Amino acid sequence: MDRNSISNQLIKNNIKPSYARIKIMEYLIQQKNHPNVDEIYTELVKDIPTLSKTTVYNTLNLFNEAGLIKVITIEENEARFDADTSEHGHFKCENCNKIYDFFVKLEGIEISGLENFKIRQKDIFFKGICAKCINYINNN
Amino acid sequence: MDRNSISNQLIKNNIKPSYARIKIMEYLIQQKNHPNVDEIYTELVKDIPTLSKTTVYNTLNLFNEAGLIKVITIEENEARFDADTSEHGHFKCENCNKIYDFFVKLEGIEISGLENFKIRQKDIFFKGICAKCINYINNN
DNA sequence: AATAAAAATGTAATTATTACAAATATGTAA
DNA sequence: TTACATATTTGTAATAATTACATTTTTATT
Ligand SMILES: [Mn+2]
Ligand SMILES: [Mn+2]
Ligand SMILES: [Zn+2]
Ligand SMILES: [Zn+2]
Repeated sequence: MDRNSISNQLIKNNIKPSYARIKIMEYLIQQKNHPNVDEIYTELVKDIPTLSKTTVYNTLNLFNEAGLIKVITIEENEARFDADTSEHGHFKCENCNKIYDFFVKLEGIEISGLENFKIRQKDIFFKGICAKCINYINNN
Repeated sequence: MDRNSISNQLIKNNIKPSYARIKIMEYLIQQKNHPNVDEIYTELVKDIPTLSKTTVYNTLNLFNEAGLIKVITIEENEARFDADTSEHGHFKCENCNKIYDFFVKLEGIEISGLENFKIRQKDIFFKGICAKCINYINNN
């Protein structure tokens, strides 16, 4: 997705496509690594020396309320962000702390207890040890 | 579950059953409302005037590491705690902020992308509006 | 160019959590 | 019981993520 289509996507959601907003969205789309606020700020401030962390927070909240991104609360201390709003789960490796995407089909999942509830958002968070770390641990 | 069986459960997990620990576990078992640290502290300090919040944090971390409780990170700002470690999902009403349990059968769920991963914990967090709030909103 | 509105900035405040050292309680051996 | 070692609890300070808010800068419109 290029600058122009990001811009159009923002306009479609009644968000004015300022430079900072486009850059933040662009970063989220390019980086699939579910960055936290500090990572987004530290990376983008290289390009935008005047960027402030508050702007990052404001922008992410704006995007979230518009449904353009998802907030991942898999960790207790900090929020992570994802421009991929399609249905998928997140796995956090407790060894290397990396967050992986995985495919999950929620359609047809058996649940009960939420009759007459309006479900707006579904989050699937798994934790454990990733294959890379298992491999590394086994060979050391 | 009475004091004695709580005590035994702690001993079984190599946790010395101190008064504070038993009371905190007892509170978590009785209250099914997924309290945060402040709620636990505020309620228990009535019975234990010398209780400190640090003890609540220490104890909850101890319980969590032993697998006796689950930490619910459905909210961005604060952790909530659940003594029910059986498989179930959590729903947060964005109107009344209450957290509901719901039944979910994860067995047979279709996932891919975690081949050779060791999954230790599975969390299902849904968000939306609960039936009570929908009803209230409709009648007002 | 003048003006108004929106966006970004910088700083301070808030709040959840952790670190850590001191105090207290507990259990055991003499 | 007393002395001692160990575990637990406490209180305070530090850390760190997030938000509040007033000020400055940018943008769009007349
Ligand atoms: Mn993702
Ligand atoms: Mn629960
Ligand atoms: Zn790993
Ligand atoms: Zn509700």
